[in-house]
Amino acid sequence: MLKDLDPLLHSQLRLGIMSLLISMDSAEFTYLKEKTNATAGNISVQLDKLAEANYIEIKKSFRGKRPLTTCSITKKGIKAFEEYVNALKEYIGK
Amino acid sequence: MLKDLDPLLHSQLRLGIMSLLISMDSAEFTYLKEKTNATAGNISVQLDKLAEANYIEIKKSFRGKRPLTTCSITKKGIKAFEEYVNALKEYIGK
DNA sequence: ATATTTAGTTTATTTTATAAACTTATTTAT
DNA sequence: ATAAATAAGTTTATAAAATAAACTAAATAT
Repeated sequence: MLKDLDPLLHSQLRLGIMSLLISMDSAEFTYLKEKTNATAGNISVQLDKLAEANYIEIKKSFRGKRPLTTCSITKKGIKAFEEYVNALKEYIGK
Repeated sequence: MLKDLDPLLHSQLRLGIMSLLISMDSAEFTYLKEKTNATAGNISVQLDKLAEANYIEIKKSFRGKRPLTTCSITKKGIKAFEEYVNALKEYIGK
């Protein structure tokens, strides 16, 4: 029987965010926005969901006078991502 | 930049159906229902969507007196599945 | 001083997934 | 023979999700 896929990760945008974050220490809001090609609103919402689940950590600060949102993946996030990938492999073979 | 994921395939249930169909010649409605652990209604809807996109072919017949719905993946479906898997690999690494 | 840009958030809309209810015919039990 | 239960689905309604549009507030450029 096929494993369930974590619905939080089985979303193109959230998966994209996680995929970027897993390979870097941290990333800024605007960087994620550009790399995923999503709108700011969409990113904002999805980041909140990931943070709510403690898959990522969001730090709000300022760069000079402008707001700066920095995100990083948590241990829980890494684990969830890895489990998602494993489950997915049942679906896509290998 | 991350590739887009075919939204028709990026759905747990539809992906599960396609994953089953890609490795067999054809499968019956009830078989897919059991393997994916989905409700009949849900399966019915998702099969229709896949058929609408010509990713699968649905043949309705009878076994004895009872209706029998048999599904098989099409060439287009195989191609779409393969492309989906390739795009996905950008997200999950390797 | 006004307009534009930056960096977001909040709210609203659309789409999607899912389940519940229904249909039709067929067995099985009484 | 009749009623109840099961099979194999479909249709419709509900819930959840994704996405975009509208908005905010401050900073910079004209």
